[in-house]
Amino acid sequence: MIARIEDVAREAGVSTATVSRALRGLPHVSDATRRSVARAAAELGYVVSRTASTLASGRTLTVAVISPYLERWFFSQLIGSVEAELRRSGYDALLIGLAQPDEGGRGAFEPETLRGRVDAVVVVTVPLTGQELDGVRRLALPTVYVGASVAGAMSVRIDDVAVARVATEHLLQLGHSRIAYMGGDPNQPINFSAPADRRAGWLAAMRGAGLEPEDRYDVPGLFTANGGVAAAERLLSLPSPPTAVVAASDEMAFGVLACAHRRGISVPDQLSVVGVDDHELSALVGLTTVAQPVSRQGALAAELVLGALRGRQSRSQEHIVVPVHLVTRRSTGAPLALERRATVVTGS
Amino acid sequence: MIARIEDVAREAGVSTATVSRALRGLPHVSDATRRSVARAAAELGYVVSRTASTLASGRTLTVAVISPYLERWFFSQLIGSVEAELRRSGYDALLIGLAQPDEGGRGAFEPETLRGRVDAVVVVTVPLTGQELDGVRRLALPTVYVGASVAGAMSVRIDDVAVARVATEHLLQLGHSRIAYMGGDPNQPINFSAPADRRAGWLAAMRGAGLEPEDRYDVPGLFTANGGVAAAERLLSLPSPPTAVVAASDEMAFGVLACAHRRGISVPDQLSVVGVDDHELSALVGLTTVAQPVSRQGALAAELVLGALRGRQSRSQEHIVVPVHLVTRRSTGAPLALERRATVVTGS
DNA sequence: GGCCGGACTGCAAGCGTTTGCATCGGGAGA
DNA sequence: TCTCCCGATGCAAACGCTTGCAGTCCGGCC
Repeated sequence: MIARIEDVAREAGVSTATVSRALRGLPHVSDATRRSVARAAAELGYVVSRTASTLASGRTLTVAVISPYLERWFFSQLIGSVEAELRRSGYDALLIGLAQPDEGGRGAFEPETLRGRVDAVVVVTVPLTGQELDGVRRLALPTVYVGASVAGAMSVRIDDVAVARVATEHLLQLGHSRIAYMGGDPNQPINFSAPADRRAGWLAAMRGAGLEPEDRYDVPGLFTANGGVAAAERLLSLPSPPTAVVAASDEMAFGVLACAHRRGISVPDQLSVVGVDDHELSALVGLTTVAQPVSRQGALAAELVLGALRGRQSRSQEHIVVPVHLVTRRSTGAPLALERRATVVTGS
Repeated sequence: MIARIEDVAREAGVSTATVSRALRGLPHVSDATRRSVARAAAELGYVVSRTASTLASGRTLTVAVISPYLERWFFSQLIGSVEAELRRSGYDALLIGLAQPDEGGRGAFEPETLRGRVDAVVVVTVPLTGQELDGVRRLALPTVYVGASVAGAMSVRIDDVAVARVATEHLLQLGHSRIAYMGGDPNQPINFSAPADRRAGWLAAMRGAGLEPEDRYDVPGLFTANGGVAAAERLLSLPSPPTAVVAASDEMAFGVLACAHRRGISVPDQLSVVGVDDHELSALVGLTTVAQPVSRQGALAAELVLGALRGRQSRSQEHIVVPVHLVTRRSTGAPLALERRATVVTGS
């Protein structure tokens, strides 16, 4: 029914070997032959069987993209740009979602199942277990981690410590001292370092200013808007609530803003909020945030694996750290008390 | 280096045929044999080569998921749930992104390239050309369209006409008459019917109330927040601006809210806004919206293809329409003028 | 006790390409 | 004119499984 390479060979009056070479643009095929093969193939509507081609050559033209939470903003943006970049070079993306929303944890990921099915792997900030990391490494494929750097593999990420430090220092400069941090689930696997790093950045900035934040100023927001609301409720119910909060993602920050609004707490007068990401909606709601180039990171990740694929040798020492920058909007300002004092001083 | 089925066969002292049957749980294998094969396989760390298996059997255990805009909320939610559902049944998702952000249009999608690589296809509200639709049909694989119904294939969607009608009628009941509609790009390919259907629903509701909206009340918001801002600017700059707007997606509605806020127009007193989707953030910002079960549709789509895959016969007549419902929040209310009058009436 | 039917198991032919190696011509250099 | 060499082709062996068909072995039944 559907044309095979043999049909094309017969039609063009050559061998299958020649058809294969002609269609792939390999050398050692005369122009005349190449043309007649091309015509025969077009006539028969021949499309090479990727499966057979893969089996024979070992090449798959496919890259595995492993990610949790395809639904969250950061991840969907990233995957979108990775996929687009791969497609541009003729590669397909095999999507591997690792979240298991209904269960507490997630099913074990078996890297072995990828063997022979993909030419390279992109891992997007997944909290992989050590065993899983080993499995990925054992595949011996070009691998790039996004959002974390892993020894022996390429990576592209931001400086998560700096991200939170920048956000915190912005608040410190505005005169805040009661600054809370909202991060991820405290009992995440250790290999997922972004939340921990950001927390460290916050802590470092606070201590750098001679401040030791109380434990209750460190709350988990689960990296979701609703988680942000819940965590904000806790913060704002404290006997001495913070005057500012650093949220490790804009989505959590949205939750904080909503919670403040609901409670009639004015932003930024009574509460300053800064997020991380520069979500599409952040500009709209006036959220101050530490912007990171999400799509760019995805494109870079794709370029890294594609480069390794072309070069045939994975330069595993490529560790790209892309810059971030503070975007000041109307969700941050001097704390009310300080502002009053400042006015007095200026007036004198 | 890596174990093949032959190695397992030798280790277990049986033929490759028996190993194949034993490992896949097929009948006609004694328990003892099955056990010894399992042990041999485990010992050697054997993992079946999907490629070889596919070539020999014709089964791929992979489903193509075709979608534009992986980055947008609706699509990422949907893809996430489709992928999760497929994975649960042991199928992988091959992601095919169709957007070509930098170009005006997008590259032609060549369905033929999927032949032999996937067992089924899920198409997510893609504006496919007639040619592409034919190509997909010619694959003769179980196919389900999400967000549109196509003859000869399964589908799951909402009633887009009703969606907009519900939203519009809600506003009419509140007393609005100057109701605008914000939809998609007017020069989209015709096969992408959701925007057109929603527009039709709005128009039908208006006419049902004896109103004929002026042309300038029908604006394109591109289904993005920023597009919503721009479109809202236009609406609110009109000599007689609308008192309410139906946005065909929550993301556009967010843009409208932001624009109103920026202009100091109070919501809902001076402007009512209703969206479609029930985006994660809609509850937070108090957006009235017509909620659709996005993840549910994804899961249903996956179930449909999986069912067809199991039943071996694609019941192409499955057309599921999932219900939607209005969620009233604080972005809609009676128009100010009417409210005044109402107060007077009550007072008299 | 021979025959039959079932339950297991093995044989070997695919599945559709790719690719190392052999082959075949023909032009160039001697 | 005879080698030599090189480009263009063909041959056929992988690649690693699945599966129809055939064979083997037993127990049970007549």
